[in-house]
Amino acid sequence: MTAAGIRHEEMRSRNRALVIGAVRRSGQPSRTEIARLTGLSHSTISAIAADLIEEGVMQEAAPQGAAAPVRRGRPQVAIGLNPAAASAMCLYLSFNNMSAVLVDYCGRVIASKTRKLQTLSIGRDELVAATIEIAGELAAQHGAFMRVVLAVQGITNAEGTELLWSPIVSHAHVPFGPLLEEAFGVPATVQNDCNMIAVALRWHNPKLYRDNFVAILLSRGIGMGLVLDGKLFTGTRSSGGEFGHMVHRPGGALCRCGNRGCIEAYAGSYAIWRRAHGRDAAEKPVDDIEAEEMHQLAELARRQEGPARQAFREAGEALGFGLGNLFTLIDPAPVAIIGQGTAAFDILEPQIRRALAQTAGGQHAGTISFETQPIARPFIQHGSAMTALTALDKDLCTRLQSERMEKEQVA
Amino acid sequence: MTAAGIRHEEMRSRNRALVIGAVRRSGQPSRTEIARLTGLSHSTISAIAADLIEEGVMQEAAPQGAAAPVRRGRPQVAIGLNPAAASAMCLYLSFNNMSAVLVDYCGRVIASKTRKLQTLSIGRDELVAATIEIAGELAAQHGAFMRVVLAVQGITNAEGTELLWSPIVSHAHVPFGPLLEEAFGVPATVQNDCNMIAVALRWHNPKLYRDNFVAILLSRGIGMGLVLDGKLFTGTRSSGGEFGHMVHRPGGALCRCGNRGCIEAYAGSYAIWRRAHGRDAAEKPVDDIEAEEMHQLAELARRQEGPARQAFREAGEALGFGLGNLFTLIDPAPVAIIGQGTAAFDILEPQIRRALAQTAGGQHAGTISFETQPIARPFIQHGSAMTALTALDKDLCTRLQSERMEKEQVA
DNA sequence: AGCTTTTTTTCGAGACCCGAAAAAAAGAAT
DNA sequence: ATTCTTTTTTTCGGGTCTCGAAAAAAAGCT
Repeated sequence: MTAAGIRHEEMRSRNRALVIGAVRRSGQPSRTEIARLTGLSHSTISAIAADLIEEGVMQEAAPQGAAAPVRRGRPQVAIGLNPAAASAMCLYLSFNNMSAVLVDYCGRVIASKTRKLQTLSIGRDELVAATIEIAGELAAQHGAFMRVVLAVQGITNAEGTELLWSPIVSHAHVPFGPLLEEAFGVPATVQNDCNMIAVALRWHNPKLYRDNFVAILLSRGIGMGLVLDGKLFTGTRSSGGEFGHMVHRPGGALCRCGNRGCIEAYAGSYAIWRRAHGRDAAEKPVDDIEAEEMHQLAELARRQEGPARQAFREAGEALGFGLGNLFTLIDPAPVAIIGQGTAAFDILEPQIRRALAQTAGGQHAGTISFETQPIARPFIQHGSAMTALTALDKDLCTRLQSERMEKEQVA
Repeated sequence: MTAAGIRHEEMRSRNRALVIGAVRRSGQPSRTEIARLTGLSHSTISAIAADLIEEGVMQEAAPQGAAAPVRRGRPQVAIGLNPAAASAMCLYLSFNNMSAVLVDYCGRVIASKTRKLQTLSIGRDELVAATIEIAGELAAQHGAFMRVVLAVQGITNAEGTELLWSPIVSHAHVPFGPLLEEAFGVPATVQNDCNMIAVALRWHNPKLYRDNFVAILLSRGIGMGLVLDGKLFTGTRSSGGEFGHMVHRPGGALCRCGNRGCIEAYAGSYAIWRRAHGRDAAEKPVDDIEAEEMHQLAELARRQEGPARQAFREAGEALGFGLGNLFTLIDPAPVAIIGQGTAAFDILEPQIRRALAQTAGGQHAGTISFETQPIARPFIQHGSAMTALTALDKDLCTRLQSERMEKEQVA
């Protein structure tokens, strides 16, 4: 019930954040441009920009001959983020694979590294050790970092300190956050991979994916990242939005999670494979399916009627009813479909739309846009980077500001 | 992408709002108490309180002998909202009924009025005319009002200007907002009844219903009001959260909305009645069922196995899977069940919990709290009143502040 | 070289918050 | 009855921030 009043420092702090945000979004704006974007006066922008430049967060960019239109008047001075202001480590734990990407403050990749590891069989401590090791190696070779984000296929807690559960790791409640913070002495969070995809889409195509949209990851499982009102939607306790485990058919097909009838138990690749091969819907999901095999099933489904086509039909239906239920709660929004599963999207889409049209939320099924992206990894990495960097923006905003105030007190 | 910078006026404006909010929530706090609640300094509170008292928004309350503990020191001066500062008209359109309640700025009822009307058969213009008439009559007798909220069982647009669709009205897209604004010259919004219930619960029991909870209305249809992160959840375009029309069984029982398998088509009173009487699930829902008849069905279900018991079993199951799916998206939260349907909640609850336990979102089904309230109307009216009054708080905050500034300019 | 145009900085004014001190308003102690 | 103690509220001075207007800077145009 206690709400915080706004003090003076906070006003400056927020306006600083606003300026950094404007620069991050628009690349290399001039001070005038920033004033327009933020609605603050030129004098204020001038003052804040001077501070931030002195602090090394931003810098005046070299005038780019091409971009500057030849006009009268004093030329605008482009301002960009200082790539050396900070850097972030983006880790991504996927099935049997760990990757690390080091990015500078502008989001450009400095270096990256990948390593195989048996995610399902590896011990808890070895998993943590391997994570710390790969980040440590990259840092030793290419310089330290000020923040870590670990993206994982799985559920985290809402605070991003713990991996609560993951289909690709046989351990629950792994407190990656504190462990990484201890190892590197910098803030660290664990994030759901689909949430990172959603963040990335927002930077990637802000025109389409702006305030409200859905990102669905189709692979072995079904994941979702949801942006509502311009904010990443999370559960009250967990990373939330476990779309794939909404129940499509009560008592239906067996899901990896142990429950029955989940959307994933119809639309996950293992579920399509199981159905296409005429296996029992209650059969335990097989562990790993080659992408090539899924391609062949899709090809078969395209060619002729039969169990393969029926499998994809049921997958599309499950996704369609699921989206319809989601839209019943939040109203329709643009949908991005990402991942391997998009290879068969031509078969899925008609079924999705047909199912959507049978739900209250999908009344206008025709107007809903679907866009597909087969490769998820770059989105996950970009999303992790932007998550880390926007957090760094705030860190720099407040930390450097308080340093500045102390310095002035001495003087 | 354009975010507003914080200027000085806004800082004051927000802090004023914070003070009003603190007073509204805690009844009659002293200035010291307000400082504690808002985190602002005593000097600031003193200044803001002086302003607001001079403007007539708040007033120093008469010292209440009972409440004041005898202590040393200068006694605290209780500050309360000035009941005469504003007033609001709360309308509620339910099946065959329209009610109007006039409340003062403290939320106390000044007067109320009820009228029968045939909501399903009445013409569009007559409906609007009847709405304006009842509000006008009450105002003529008991004084004008500064804001209107019309609560309706149905879907509104996100802005609250239009009733998009309602099961109790045979007209779609009724722009109540502009029409009422034109008639009375004050701001008017249309709100979903369940959302109003959720707002009311938050004021009613802030301990349990604080940042995250679900309010489910069980009557002819199934409605939901959802609070996430302390904010009323709405769709991106509509009032949203149409829980009752999430699909429970694809292709299943016929729903009032025309689709098949909706939760409502199993758990709405008409659905229970239909199932208990052995009617076909595809049969068109009957229009109206007496409460007494539902009581008898529940009694029958309690007594013996048979279609009545099966009907309630399936209703509970539909609600349980629906809640499970919701929790899969947002994580578990306290649930309040409101309305006539709670009369049979003793039969429904075990089924709800059983179904919940079969979903990913309901893993900890045992820990989820259910609370029932049979009568919805007082909650809807209280929620409407608080919605209108908190909107008025903001109106007064900004309007009076700008008047004050103009006056000072003249002087 | 001077004029025009546009961007950026500087400067003074105004608004607001805060901490400290003062004032106010009690009860308790002498 | 007067003085002391305690607590609340107001007042005052200082500091920070934003803003508008004016000045300065840095071009192109004539």
